Amino acid sequence: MNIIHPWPDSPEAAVTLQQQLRNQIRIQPLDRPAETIAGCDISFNKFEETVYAGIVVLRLDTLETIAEATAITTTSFPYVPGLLSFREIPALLEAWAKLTILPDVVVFDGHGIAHPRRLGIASHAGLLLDRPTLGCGKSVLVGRYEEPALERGSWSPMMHRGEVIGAALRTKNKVNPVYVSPGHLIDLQTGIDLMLRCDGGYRIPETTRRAHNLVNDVRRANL
DNA sequence: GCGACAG
DNA sequence: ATCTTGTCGC
Repeated sequence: MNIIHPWPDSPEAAVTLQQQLRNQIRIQPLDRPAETIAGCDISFNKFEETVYAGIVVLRLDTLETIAEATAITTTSFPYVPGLLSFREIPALLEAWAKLTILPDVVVFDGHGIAHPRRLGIASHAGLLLDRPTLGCGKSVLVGRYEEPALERGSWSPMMHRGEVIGAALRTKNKVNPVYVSPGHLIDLQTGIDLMLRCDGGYRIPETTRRAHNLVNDVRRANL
């Protein structure tokens, strides 16, 4: 079921829409094993309207980049904690339309259901793309967790209002964890496994790292 | 009421 | 997020 909806023009309308969309989210195992995974990100200059979006698709077995797509647009929606998707998704959808390969899973730089209304950017995008999506953030929006062990691979659940919403995952020994949460059509354990497989020796998974490098290159090239 | 608050 | 060099620690 592909969800389509008009884009809200105010933070108030956006919150109302999130309340409506949260019921459509499905947290479940993948339909089939993932072979490809995509990372996406956007870049911009502090007080400017131009937004540079990019998506990079990797093969999970070799972490080889097999496809890339970018888009340059403008955004008027402000950054408001909890409403990040309304600012970033439009640009990402334009890049998505240019992709020649359909990735099995899409990873977002932010959260999935680890969100006050369980509709972070990964969950919202999952509904619009009708694809498995995962959130992998560098800091917490909501939820509490016990510090996971210091070894790469260890993790502890992120809790919010009595629910497990994600995991604080150590992707590198003795380095701060990243925060993984399912977006849509995937479950937490699968998400954790996938993020650990996207290891390039850095704290940030290769999906996000490559997408970040890509959009920054495009932005600097356009200066 | 006060503090927190993805990118 | 972005602007930026050196610097502390393993």
